[in-house]
Amino acid sequence: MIDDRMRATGNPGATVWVYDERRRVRDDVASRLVALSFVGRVEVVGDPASLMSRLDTRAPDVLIVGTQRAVDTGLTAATQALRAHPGLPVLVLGAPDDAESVRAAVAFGARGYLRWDASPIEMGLGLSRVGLRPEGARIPQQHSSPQLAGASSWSGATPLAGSAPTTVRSTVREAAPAAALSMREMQVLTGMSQGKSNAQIGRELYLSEDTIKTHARRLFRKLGAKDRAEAVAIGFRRGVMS
Amino acid sequence: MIDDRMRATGNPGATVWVYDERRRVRDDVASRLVALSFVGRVEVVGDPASLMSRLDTRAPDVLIVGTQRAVDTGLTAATQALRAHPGLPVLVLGAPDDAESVRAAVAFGARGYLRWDASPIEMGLGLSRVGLRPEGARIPQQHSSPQLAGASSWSGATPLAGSAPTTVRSTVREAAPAAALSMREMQVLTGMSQGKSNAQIGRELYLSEDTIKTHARRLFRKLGAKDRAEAVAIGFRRGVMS
DNA sequence: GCGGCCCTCACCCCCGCGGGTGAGGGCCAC
DNA sequence: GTGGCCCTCACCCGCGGGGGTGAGGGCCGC
Repeated sequence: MIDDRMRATGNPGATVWVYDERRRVRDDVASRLVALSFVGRVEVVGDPASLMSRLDTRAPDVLIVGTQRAVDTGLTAATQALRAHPGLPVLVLGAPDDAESVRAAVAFGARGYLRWDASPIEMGLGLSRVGLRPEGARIPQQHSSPQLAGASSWSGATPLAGSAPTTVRSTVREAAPAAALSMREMQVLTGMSQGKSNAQIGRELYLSEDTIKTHARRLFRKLGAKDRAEAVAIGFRRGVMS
Repeated sequence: MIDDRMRATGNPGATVWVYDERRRVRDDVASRLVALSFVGRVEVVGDPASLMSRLDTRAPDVLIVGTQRAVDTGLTAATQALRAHPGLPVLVLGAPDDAESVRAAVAFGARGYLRWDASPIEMGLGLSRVGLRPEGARIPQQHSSPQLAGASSWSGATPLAGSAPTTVRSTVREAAPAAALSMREMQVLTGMSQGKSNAQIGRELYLSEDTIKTHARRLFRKLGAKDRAEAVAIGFRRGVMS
């Protein structure tokens, strides 16, 4: 279960609150948010009372409020929160095609509308639209979302003039100047992404396990990866893996 | 260096030949091709003579021919190959904006044109257009390319009527019916993708290392992953990681 | 010709990963 | 209430991962 201790993460980053009366929804959304590098703490709130009492002592960088069609408790809670804290960035989370909630959300001061089925990357885009983004961020190219190509999962309110963007220290390590991987290194990296052991990769390529280890060490250095898991992640982020 | 032994991979899959006089180019392209699941063997050829002699004994599923602007040796080799083996699927590889080579390639019977800077995913798309694709493939959704959204790196020739698609047995393991990860599991998976050890993840979340291991085991089961490297890869392919 | 990179293999070492099992508590749906 | 899932922690065990180093051969660019 999600208790107070769960909210703590050692990472720096923005604090995001997820409000929804339905536990499944808020936990699911929260679990996708934690995959974002510039999100440090994710906290979940399930009832209006604790939302308001929490807001008395501290405020999140963003408050995400879940809505249900024909149920106005979510929007009511958001309205209350906004009344008490006018500058609070609020995102409304709802069904992909709930145009009514979109309109209602924007009308009463939410900064945008997010589909509940958004991937982490789309959520990141939504958060960036409310001024929250990694330090020194440029629009990612290699490392953007597949879904961004399709139907937008984002409906933005008017651009927020005058609100200074909250720049968050990124935990992303400085990327080396993109050394190209050799063919062998790509083969080894591909094998790693398929859960193969060094010995197994070696057998499939008719090579010694020690040779695979050598290629692995070199590709770790080139990519700046600590281990195979990070190497695979970097491969995907650079777009050289699929 | 790339010798005969390098061509062997234990994987089933299509055989792709890469022809280019420039070693850097052919090795670079080959290294990106090996990341594709349905590509089994990648062989590189550097001169016209060995290309033709190889074709006497066996043929690839696809031949990729690199071209240089104002240098026609590549196209000449491709023409020779096509003359000797009329049905051979040939893709021409060239500069992103080399319209002239595109026209020339299509004119003499190539099945398409591929930009030399294509990512593995784009190359896969190109290969799929010549009828080569993983068994049972549907157009990927979660697991498609960022680049596909941008300028197309593919210029196709006319649709190939009558040529039966070469279906390749996929090495992709059956995916479990997409069990959702809990928030803790996402946090652990995210930490893994950043090269963190279990102990380190535990410290950052104020949890015991044993607890992290437990979450890790469960997320491996849910994702059907053998180890953290494969788990990270599956996370990216499902679109839950960024 | 020399340096640089790639490919190959070997040996040593240590620690962390991954698996199994058990167990207690909490929340929630049925 | 009962079962199911989540979160937490502990102990045991074995093997594989990752780092270091050295070394030989080949191809290539300068």
